[in-house]
Amino acid sequence: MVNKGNIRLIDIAGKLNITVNTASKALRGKPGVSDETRKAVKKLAEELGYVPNSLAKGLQSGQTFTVAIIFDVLINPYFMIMADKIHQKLKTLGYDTMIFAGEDGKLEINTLKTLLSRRVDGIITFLEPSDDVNSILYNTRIPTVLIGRKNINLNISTISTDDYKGSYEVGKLFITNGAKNIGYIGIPEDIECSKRRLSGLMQSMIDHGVAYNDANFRFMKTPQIADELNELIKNKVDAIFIFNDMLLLEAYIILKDQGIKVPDDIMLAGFDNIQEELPNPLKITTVASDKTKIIETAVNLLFNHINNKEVYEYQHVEFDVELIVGETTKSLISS
Amino acid sequence: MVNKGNIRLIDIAGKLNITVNTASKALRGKPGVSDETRKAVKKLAEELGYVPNSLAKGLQSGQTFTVAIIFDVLINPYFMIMADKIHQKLKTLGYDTMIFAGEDGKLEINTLKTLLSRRVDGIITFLEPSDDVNSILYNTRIPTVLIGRKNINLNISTISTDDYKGSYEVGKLFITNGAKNIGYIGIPEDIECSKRRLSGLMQSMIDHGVAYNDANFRFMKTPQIADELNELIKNKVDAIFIFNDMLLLEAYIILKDQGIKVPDDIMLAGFDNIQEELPNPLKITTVASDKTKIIETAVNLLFNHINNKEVYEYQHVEFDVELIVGETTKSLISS
DNA sequence: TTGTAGGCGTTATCAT
DNA sequence: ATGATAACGCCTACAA
Repeated sequence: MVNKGNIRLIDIAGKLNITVNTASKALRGKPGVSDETRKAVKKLAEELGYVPNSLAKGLQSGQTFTVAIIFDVLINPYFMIMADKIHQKLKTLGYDTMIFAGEDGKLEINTLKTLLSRRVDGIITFLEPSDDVNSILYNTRIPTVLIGRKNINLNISTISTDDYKGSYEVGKLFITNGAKNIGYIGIPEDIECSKRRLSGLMQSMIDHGVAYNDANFRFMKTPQIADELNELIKNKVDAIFIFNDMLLLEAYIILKDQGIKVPDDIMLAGFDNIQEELPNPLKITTVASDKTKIIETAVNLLFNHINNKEVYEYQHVEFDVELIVGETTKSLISS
Repeated sequence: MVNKGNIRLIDIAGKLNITVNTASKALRGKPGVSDETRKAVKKLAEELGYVPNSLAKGLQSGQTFTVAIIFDVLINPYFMIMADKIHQKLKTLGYDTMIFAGEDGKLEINTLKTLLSRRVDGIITFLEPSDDVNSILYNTRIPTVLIGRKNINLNISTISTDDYKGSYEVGKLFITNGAKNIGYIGIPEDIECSKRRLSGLMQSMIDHGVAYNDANFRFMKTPQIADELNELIKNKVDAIFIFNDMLLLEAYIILKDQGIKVPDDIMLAGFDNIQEELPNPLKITTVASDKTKIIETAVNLLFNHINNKEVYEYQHVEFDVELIVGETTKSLISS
């Protein structure tokens, strides 16, 4: 089947005895078309339900008005919130959104090839690019912004939060509220910010004179938090800083099932403040940042790159954080 | 700028002194190319990082290997869960995913035009199409599946859950546990399944000899549940069936803030069982269905349509539901 | 086995 | 103001 019932410019032109060229210009408000012709074209296009073929347009112009978002799993309130904000913002700019899951927590070559093949105009990724991808991104100058995972070794723009400060504050809060044996559960160690959050926590413990036990600082090897959590329970920690709020919720449920009380037996703190956008019956103690502003900045940065492809100067923007005290940590003890 | 640094078939062909045709066939494993040539082409393509231009491919073939998902807001665990499952499934089939937000809770003409323009191969929508869109979908035979919102007046395939039965069961549970004054909060009334869920609840009350008060059956006019909820609180209901789990969580928080105890003062039940995929500290009483199977069926149905465009026979599939009893309803009273 | 020609739908350029 | 032509990159059909 040749023309699957889609109306083309040539169909309009044919019925009006003009050329596609004229029809094209008429519809796009370009000069050089008489008012009369323009009206006739627009009217007929409307009647026939003409919709321009964006593939042809994209092939011709090299622009697809498409941005790709890369994450690992969408079933993570944080990604979902951010994806929604990005999608909304892009829509106002006339861009559509594709979603892709990376592999092994990275934006790797397979995914990138799809993006290249589809000629997306830009990439917003929540996953660090693998090394080979990083160099391709750099060489091809395809506009890319990495959100949430600062890594100054990468040749791309990044928007991150002040992991170090946030983690430091969490440590301080734990200690102020009586914690003596603090644990940490992060995502795999090769993710820069997972390490950074630990280092903030450790410095906080050092500065506040609380001894730390390396065995209580753990990086997940699987997507499940249970193993690492059980290890910490065995070690009788009284507070755990968890990489993000979703993992915290998983931990909370496991603790609840074991009859361990939060925050009385164990205090918990997370990262992301997902409860800001998502109803959550448990008020989490967490590190927050201005997600809307982050997305705003990320998209602006992306479009800077898109509109100035010759000057590929990547930037690293870091956002301030704020500690939100919820029900998963004790209130100040005045004993 | 003409060729933005992207390698094309002609680049490969040129360096090898063959034609694009041969290069094309070589890369796609088509017969009629000598082993020697094929190897050389593949090697060079690999070295040069050749990636086919999917726009050109799509323009030529009329296939884009793209499916669009339509929802209203992504910040809804249910959509997120479903979107993730769809995306995963599509990926295994070699298709990529675009996401679109409808307007006013419908898949309306603006969004549809974008989909037509992009020549997506199929549409999976969580929103009912508006009337004009429905007829276009029917006329153009663009493969579409509507999930979660059965409406037999639509000319498209739908996958839904047994709203009536689920709601009936909820009513029964409420009543068994002592509810005398039951309320309902649904999304706007023009959404079929919002009405259907109410009717199941009402029938249940009738069958079990519990009087109902129309003033306690409410449909939201804004995205916020607070107004309707406060009305029910005023009316001193002792149980509320809420359209879905996310709204239930919002309601729970509002009740908690007002010092109203769940389930002691008011029982709550929702729909979707989002806690199956998402960690949730509060175990919700909710109506569940097999989401993975639903998505599996939806995607299969979609590809039936895609692969048999001549026979456009839409189907309505309804999935069974199961009542999950959580902490938001009382346990059986034996008084 | 390899090459040539035409077309997918649109836009830009250069005529007329 | 309008038309003709070429190009975007690829694939199919047919020819050599």
